[in-house]
Amino acid sequence: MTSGLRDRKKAATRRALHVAALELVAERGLDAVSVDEIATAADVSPRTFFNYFPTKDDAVLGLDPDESGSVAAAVAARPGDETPVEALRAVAVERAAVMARDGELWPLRMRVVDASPVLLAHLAAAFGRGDHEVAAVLAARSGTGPQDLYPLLLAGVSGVAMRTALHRWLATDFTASLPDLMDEAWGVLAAGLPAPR
Amino acid sequence: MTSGLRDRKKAATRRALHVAALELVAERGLDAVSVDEIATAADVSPRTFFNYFPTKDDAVLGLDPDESGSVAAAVAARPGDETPVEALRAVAVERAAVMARDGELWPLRMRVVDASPVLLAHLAAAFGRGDHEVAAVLAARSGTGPQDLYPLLLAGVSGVAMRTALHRWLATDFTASLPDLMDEAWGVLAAGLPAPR
DNA sequence: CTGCAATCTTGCAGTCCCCGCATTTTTTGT
DNA sequence: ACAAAAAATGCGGGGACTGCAAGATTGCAG
Repeated sequence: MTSGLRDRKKAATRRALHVAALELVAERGLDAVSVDEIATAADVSPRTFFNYFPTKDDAVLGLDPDESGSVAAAVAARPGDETPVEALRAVAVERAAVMARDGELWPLRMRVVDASPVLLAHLAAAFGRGDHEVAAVLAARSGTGPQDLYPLLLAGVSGVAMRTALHRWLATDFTASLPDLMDEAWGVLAAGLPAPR
Repeated sequence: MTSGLRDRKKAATRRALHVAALELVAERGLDAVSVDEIATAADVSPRTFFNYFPTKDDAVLGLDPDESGSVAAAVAARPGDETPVEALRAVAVERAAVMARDGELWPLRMRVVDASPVLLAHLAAAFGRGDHEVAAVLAARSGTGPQDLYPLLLAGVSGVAMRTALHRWLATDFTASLPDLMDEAWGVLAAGLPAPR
């Protein structure tokens, strides 16, 4: 279904643009790299770049556009006897495992993103993009409305856990286990943020 | 000291630009308003616009640049026998009270921001901008390092509480009490996000 | 394998954001 | 009133992004 020559080429071009953007920006910084250079490095015309990514920043982040939806789906698929926190925590740890398994891509992404406040903001926004869907799923699970406090707060908090875990992963130069860092963060959250020591 | 004619004029111009940006964007949407129009509406040259705001988006948000620092200072000024959560919660509620007292400004801001994903991301980023300072203060209070899990998580969570409270304030068409919404959010956080009901 | 339709790529022209630099105007301290 | 400091302005330019229309590729039916 998804494996026509057309689709494979599209995926390859998309990835080539993302990798080119990532590596160029890693070397020179975001502002010193132009869209034209990225396009040239990926062997497409500058105009084609915008057929794949709406902005230069998006190409650098290179996030899968339907990933946010899949998070909501993953939460919905958790057994119904789990509390919302348990379900969200399990999904987050699983997601962390996938990201850590991805080889050098996420580490490189994190290094690049961490060096630019703009990209940092965009990444955080990307994690928050699916929040409404996640909140809706949580609302369904806990029997509350999607505009209620609990689902909104929980969806937002899960984004913070993700960002914090990633930040600390970077701080350890990616020697730590990302799933462990994620689980640790959720542990503190589930305990009500008690003062350490 | 701070009350020369010069400084008053600067503040007035800044506010004029912000209000002009806010009202124009509220009417027509972010993309349909140019910097030139905002500058004209505020009676300054287009070039001068950029002496006050680095980007068009910043003019629409119109956030006080030294507010983020003052949050960290407010946390540092809380009595030392409070737990970090208590201190942060108190500061957040106090901040909410100030924002709610500001008349129509924050409601208008929220309406405009909520209509644009880009602005939403920028606002979230702005709330997160002071996170590092807050995390540093918290680290000092709790005797941990600024790269440790606890201060990072707590600083991030406080941003989520702010965003969630603002979102729900908007959802009630600003009839609810923002400080109450803020306190409610922190109550759930401090309790470890228990499933409601 | 050939023609046709759908899709993708590309070039072109244009708008607008944002910046550095030099010049002019306004404010301040004396 | 005058010189120094600071702000406003004008000009020129690089680069992101878009709509449009033409050209190239791919999928499919015969």
